[in-house]
Amino acid sequence: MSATIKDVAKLAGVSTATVSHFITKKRYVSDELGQRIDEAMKALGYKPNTIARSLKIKRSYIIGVVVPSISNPFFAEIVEQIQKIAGKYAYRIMLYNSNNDVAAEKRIMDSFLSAGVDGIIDVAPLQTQAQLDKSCGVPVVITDRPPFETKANIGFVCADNYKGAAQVADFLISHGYDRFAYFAGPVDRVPNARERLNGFTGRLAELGIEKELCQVYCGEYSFDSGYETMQKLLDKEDITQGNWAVFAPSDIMAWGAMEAAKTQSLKVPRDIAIVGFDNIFYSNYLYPALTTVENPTKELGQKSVELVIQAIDKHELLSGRKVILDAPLIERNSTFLHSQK
Amino acid sequence: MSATIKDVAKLAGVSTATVSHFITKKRYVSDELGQRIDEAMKALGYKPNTIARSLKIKRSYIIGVVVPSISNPFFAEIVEQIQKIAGKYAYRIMLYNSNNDVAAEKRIMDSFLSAGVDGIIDVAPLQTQAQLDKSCGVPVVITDRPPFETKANIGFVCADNYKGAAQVADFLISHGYDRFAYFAGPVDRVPNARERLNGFTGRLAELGIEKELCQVYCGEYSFDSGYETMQKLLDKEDITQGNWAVFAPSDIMAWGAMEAAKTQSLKVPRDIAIVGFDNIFYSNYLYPALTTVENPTKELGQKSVELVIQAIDKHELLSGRKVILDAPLIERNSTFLHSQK
DNA sequence: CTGAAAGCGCTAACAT
DNA sequence: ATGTTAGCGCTTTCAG
Repeated sequence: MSATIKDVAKLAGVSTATVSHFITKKRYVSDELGQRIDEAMKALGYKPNTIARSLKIKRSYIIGVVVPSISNPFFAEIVEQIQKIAGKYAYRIMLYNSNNDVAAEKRIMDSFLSAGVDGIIDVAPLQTQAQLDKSCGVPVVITDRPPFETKANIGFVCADNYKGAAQVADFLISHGYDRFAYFAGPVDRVPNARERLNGFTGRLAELGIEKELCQVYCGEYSFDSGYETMQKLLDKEDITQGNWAVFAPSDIMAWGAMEAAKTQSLKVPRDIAIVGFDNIFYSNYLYPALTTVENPTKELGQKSVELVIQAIDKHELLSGRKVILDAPLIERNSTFLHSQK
Repeated sequence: MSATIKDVAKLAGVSTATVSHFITKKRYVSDELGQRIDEAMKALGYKPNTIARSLKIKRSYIIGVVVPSISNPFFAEIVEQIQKIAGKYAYRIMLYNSNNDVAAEKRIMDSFLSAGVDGIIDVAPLQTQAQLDKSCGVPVVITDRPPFETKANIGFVCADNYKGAAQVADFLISHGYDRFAYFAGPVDRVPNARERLNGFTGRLAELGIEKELCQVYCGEYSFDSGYETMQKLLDKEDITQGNWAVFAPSDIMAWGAMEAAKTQSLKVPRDIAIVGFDNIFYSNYLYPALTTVENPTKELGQKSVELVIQAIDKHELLSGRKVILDAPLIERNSTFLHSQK
C-alpha cells in the first residue's frame, strides 16, 4: 500500500491541510515546514492520489477521445497532436476506438462520463445529429465533421470539405480530364462524405459537366474499399475512352484504388489519374506520389484540444463554436496535364 | 450536477446499499425494488461515478499504455489491439506518446501511478534496465523489447528479434547477395536494435562473410532516418559493384530508404535490394512491395493485455514471465534472386 | 501562518 | 432481504 497524505503529514509533523497546500501551492507554507514535508514525501515515495483528488474537486484533468480507427494514419496523426497539446495543459487523454460502430461510440461516451472526463473530443463521429445534440454535462468538440446548429455545449473543428472537394473538380477540368469516377465514402452515415460528394459533383455541374460523365460509387474510407471499388469501375468502364480521373476522398482509399489499378497493369496517371483527400504523411511517398487535398491533422488536433480545454477551464459554453480550416490542394504525380499527353 | 447514488436511493425509497448492490449484482435485490431502482436511475439519468468507485475499491480498471509514437503504424496497430482486447475485459486504456524521450517516459509512468492505473504496458521502452527494474506497485508488461531477468512484477512480450534478423542474413546469402548495408536503429538506447544488429551480423559471420562486406550505419527507426541513411550509403559506395542488399530493420525506415534510392533513379530490387522489419499493413503496398520480417502486432498487443490483466485480476506476480513470438520472413518484391539477373 | 474536520460518491462490513 | 454507516485519500472552509 503506498503512502497517503496522512502518512506524509504525520512524518513531517504537520497537518494534512498543510501538506495539501504545500503540494498545490494554494497557500503559503513556511520554508521550514516545506522542507520537512519535502523530506517526508521523498522518504515515503509519496505520489498524490489523483483519484481522490478528482473526487473532491470534481475535475479529473482527463479528456476522452474517440476515433473510428487509430490504425488509420489520418486519425493517428490527429490523436498524436491532441495528446501533445493536452499534455502542455496538464491534461491526460483516455483513448477509444469505435471501429466505425455507432453503438460502440455511444457506449464510449457513457463510459467517459462515468469515468469523469472533463471534456470529450469526438473525431469523425457516426452518431446522428440528434444523438450528438443532447448535451451531456461536459463540453464536447466534434472534429472532422461539418458543424450543425446547436444550443448544446458542443464545438466544431473541421476543414472546409465542400471547398476542398470542389477545387478538385476545378483542378481536374482545367487539366483536361473529361471522365470522372467519385468513390464516395459512407454517404449515408458520415456527413463529411456527403459534403465532399456535393462539393465535387456540385462544382462539376456548375462547370457544365453532364451528370453521366461522373460515376459515383459508394464505399468506405478504407484501403480495401478503395481497392474493390476500383475493380468495379474497371470491370464496368472502358478506361481507354476519354481522360479518366478517379477522386477517392480519403488517401487510404485512394491508395487502395491505386493498387487495384496496378494489378491490371494500368499506369497512374498515364492511364488513369487518382486524387485523394487528407494528405497523410505517407501520401507523398506512394508511387506515384498522391495528388490530394490537405486535411490539416495538426491544426485539427490542436484546435480541438484548445477548444475543449478553454471550455473546461473558463466555464465557457461552446454552443456551436466552429473552427473551419482551409483544405488546399496538394498537387503531386498521380495526376497530370493531359495536354502533355 | 449529475445524480448520485443517494438521489437514486431516495427516489426509489431504498438505501444506497441496495442501489449499489443492485448495480454491481453483488447481492440479491427483490424484483420489486430492482424495478423501482431501475426507474429511478432512468428518471435521473444516473451514471455511476467511477472515480468514487475506484477510490473505494482501489481499482480503476484502467491500463496505462506508453508508446514511442502513435503515428508510427507499427505502434498504432499494437495500440488498436490492446484497446480492443482490454475492452473485452472491461478495462479502459490511458494512452501516452513518449516521443522517444526517456524523461517523458518516466514522467508518464509516474503520472500513471498517480492516476491509479491498475497496470501498465510499456511499448518499446527507452529506459534502462535498472530504471525499469524497480518495481512500482502495479504489474507492468514490457512489449517489443527483449526480456531481462528480474524479480520485479514485470512481464515481457516480444518477437524473436535475433532470429528474425538472422534469417534475413540466410535469405540474402542464399539469394546471391554479396554486399550488405545494415541501417541500425538506435543501438545505444533500444535493446531490440542491438538484438537485430547482432542477429544479422552474427549470422553473416557464421556464414563466413567478412566484416568489411557489411556496412553498418546507425540511425533512428523513422522514415526520415531511412531516407538520409540511404543517401549516405549511396554517397559513399558504388552500388554497381556487387549485388547490394540493404537491411533497414523497421518498415518505415526501409520505406524511407526506398524513396531515397528512387530519387537517384535506382530501381529496387534491380539495382539494390531492400528488406524491412515489422510487416506493417502498408508494406505490402509499397512499390515494390517490401520484403520484411513479421513483427506480429496483433499478438504482441493481445498477449500484453492478457498478461497485465491476468496479473491484476489474479494477483499473480509476473516476475519475469516472457512470451516470445515468432518473427517469420515475408518475401515480397523488394528483393529477388540474383541468379535471375 | 497552520490545524481540525467535513464531505466528494461510492462500497462493504455489520446489523437487523 | 435490506438498511446503517464508516471510510477510501484528498481539498478546503472555518477557526484559531
